[in-house]
Amino acid sequence: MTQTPIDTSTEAPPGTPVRWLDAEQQVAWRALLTGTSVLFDALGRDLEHGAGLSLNEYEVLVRLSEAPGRVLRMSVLAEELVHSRSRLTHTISRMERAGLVSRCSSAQDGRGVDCMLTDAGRAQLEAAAPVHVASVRRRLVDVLTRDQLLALGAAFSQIDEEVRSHFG
Amino acid sequence: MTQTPIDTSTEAPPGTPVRWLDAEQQVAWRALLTGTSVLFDALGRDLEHGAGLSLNEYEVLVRLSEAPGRVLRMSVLAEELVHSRSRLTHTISRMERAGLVSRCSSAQDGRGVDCMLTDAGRAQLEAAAPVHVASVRRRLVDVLTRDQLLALGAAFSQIDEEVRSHFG
DNA sequence: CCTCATTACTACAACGTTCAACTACTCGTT
DNA sequence: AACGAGTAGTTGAACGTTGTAGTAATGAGG
Repeated sequence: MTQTPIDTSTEAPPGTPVRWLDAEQQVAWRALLTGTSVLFDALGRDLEHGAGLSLNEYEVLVRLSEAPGRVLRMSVLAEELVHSRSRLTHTISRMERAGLVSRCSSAQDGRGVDCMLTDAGRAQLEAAAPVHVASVRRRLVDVLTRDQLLALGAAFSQIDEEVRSHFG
Repeated sequence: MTQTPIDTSTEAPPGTPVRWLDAEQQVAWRALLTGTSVLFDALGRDLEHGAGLSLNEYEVLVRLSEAPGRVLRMSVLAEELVHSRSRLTHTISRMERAGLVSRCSSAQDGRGVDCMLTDAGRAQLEAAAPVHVASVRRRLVDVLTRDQLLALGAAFSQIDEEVRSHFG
């Protein structure tokens, strides 16, 4: 577990010393890696079984419900969800087929497409919300102290900022 | 995605005692949600561009390199990586085709299959490791204080433990 | 030594995501 | 007004993951 996978002496290319992680750092990083995987698996299962929605679909509904007029441009939605345009198009196509959202080309900009939350979509969201909130509490919020949760949020905000500052 | 109506007990009539998240909790949860997404996207990109491996494949190589004799049973590997058996079979099939691992049926238990790291796989891992460690440092470890990182690890350990205690 | 249950893995089909075109529209130039 | 550059969104193929069977080896009870 704390054993270095590779003999560092044979590893480092000459002239480029690699700053390996020490034991504590490695344990923390592994816990993060498997912990996020386990957490999101559980949240996804809970939501899927309890409300017939994937986490992605749920997030789409939430963002639309928060938007003025329950309408958002596809590009804005994609950016908020950190999804590719293509991915969002496919997701929205499925959700439109299911009657949760509807699309129409933007009046202001002929290139753009507005995505709107339908009444059925809003109903689905309202049914799903308590299930999802309970799940997030059970798996995450109620497992940690308030300070732990806020520290987690702060840490990921820093990480997010750093990544975006270096790319996209 | 089925049209099956939600059980009415999960439907929230006005006044149902749902313990919603307060503003701070919600901000933290959202930061975690998008932060992990942004982080793993970046780590995956870095590794893919720098060493031609996906994060999953890298993790497979790491686990095998740490195992005695560089051999692990498929089921053990699947459990360590928190992947379904099916998913691991596909991943290993691709990696075997690429020459990174090899499979042979276990001598001890005729039902089992042993997965072994090949020399080529080890070479690939040794080439990828410095790239990946640098990436993890840049995106995560060096962005946080040591205490922040350890706190993150501790929090996810707790979450992991909670989830597993309630399910599989 | 059958048989039935269990364990371990694979095969196939359905689904979601990514990548690389492609269409349609807008805006700044000339 | 017409061109070209840039932006917005869609499409389809390829790829990876998941879920549902299905096969093969093992082990316990009759």
